Amino acid sequence: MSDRKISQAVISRLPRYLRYLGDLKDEGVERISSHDLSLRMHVTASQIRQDFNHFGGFGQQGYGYNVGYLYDEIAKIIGLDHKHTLIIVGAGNLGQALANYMNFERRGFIILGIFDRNPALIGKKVRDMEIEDISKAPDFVKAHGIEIAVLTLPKAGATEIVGKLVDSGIKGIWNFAHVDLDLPDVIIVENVHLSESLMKLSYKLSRGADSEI
Amino acid sequence: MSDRKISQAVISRLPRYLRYLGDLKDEGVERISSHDLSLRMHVTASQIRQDFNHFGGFGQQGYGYNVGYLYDEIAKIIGLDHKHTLIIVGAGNLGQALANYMNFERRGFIILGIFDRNPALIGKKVRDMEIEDISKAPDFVKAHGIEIAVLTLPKAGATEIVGKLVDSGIKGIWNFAHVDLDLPDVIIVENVHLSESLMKLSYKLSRGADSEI
DNA sequence: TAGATTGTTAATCGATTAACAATC
DNA sequence: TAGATTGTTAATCGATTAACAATC
Repeated sequence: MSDRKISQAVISRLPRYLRYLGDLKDEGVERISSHDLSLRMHVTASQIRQDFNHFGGFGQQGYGYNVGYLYDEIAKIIGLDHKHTLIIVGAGNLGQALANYMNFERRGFIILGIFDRNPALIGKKVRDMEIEDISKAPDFVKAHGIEIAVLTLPKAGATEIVGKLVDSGIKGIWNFAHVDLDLPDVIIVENVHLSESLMKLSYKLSRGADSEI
Repeated sequence: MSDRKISQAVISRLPRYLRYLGDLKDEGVERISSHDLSLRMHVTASQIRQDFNHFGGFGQQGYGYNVGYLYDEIAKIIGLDHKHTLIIVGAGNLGQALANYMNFERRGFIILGIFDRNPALIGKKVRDMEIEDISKAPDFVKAHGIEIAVLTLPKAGATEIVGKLVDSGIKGIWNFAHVDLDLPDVIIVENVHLSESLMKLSYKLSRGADSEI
């Protein structure tokens, strides 16, 4: 156990642990050692034990880890033990696709609104919501205490709306726009730069294969 | 300059360099020093020079880097100097959204086909293509020498189709499915695990703010 | 030329791996 | 109990940062 700051590397591995533990649960596996998990996940047993111990001792000497218990603990650490409210800002292809993707809901990520600046889109139904004018997003955030804004719009204008959302009390931004948002430290930004991911693939294809996760 | 293996960390930064250099070009900036670039990008000048020097000396003492030249060189390194052919495997919300997203084309990523296993979708037009039966994908890859498969389907069955695509000569996989593909080293896999990205955001929201890129 | 800035080596920092005593 | 496996400290490895001679 330790109260030190958790590194990005550790945080990035948590969802992957959760996924493997979920698979183990589905298979009916009740307990697993760091060694056996390391074989499945292709990481070292040492790293697994170090990672878990950042958050406390979840295992038992001579036994290993209880799959169900560990799954629940990691889910809690990630924050999946409570609901999160979202709005989607930008109702283009990607925004609509995310709105229609049901699996986030299953994890407690509840989409409460979808907004766009294009008048042609406003009023259109996406799943059970009508696309609203983007100018209404800040008030919506304030009124409903929305936690997360999903940013799926072109980079032009992204900064402007984000500023207003921050003023309205948004806590986190899931950013699909091709900009680096420069925001106060208390606002959490998680970037998904799809084009950059595709370029990484292109690089590796052009040069020989390297490692990857 | 160095012929050592390039680390993942360096590769991940290349597209971001390209983006900033593109912005500089648009602003009409002709030359830039590692110091000035470091101020814009919020990285150290040392890291910038180290990164560039993995691929050769692009700068000049006392002058800095020529923006246009450096942009072109990095684009070449990433492999944007030639076209890449893609198919989309899985024509759900996300697959269709990616098919409709025009910007990949601008970068030389040409989508030539879109496939799904759902009979209800087959024949439907997405952009200028008709969704075809997924069973035709392997032959399509072989016939057209497709380089990249974009995997946008549920994890169940993903492994099976991927095996066939690999046998048909696919070179790289842009993987949006929630599985870790276990493939020969010569096949390049770039993962985009959206739900894991959202969980990272959730984690950071639950705990205090940390750093992020 | 003098000043600026690179390319590159050396120092530091942090993350991963190894090792092992503690203990179930 | 003996064997297994954790939690944790120490060693190693790799990536980042600092420093500076080379040179435009």
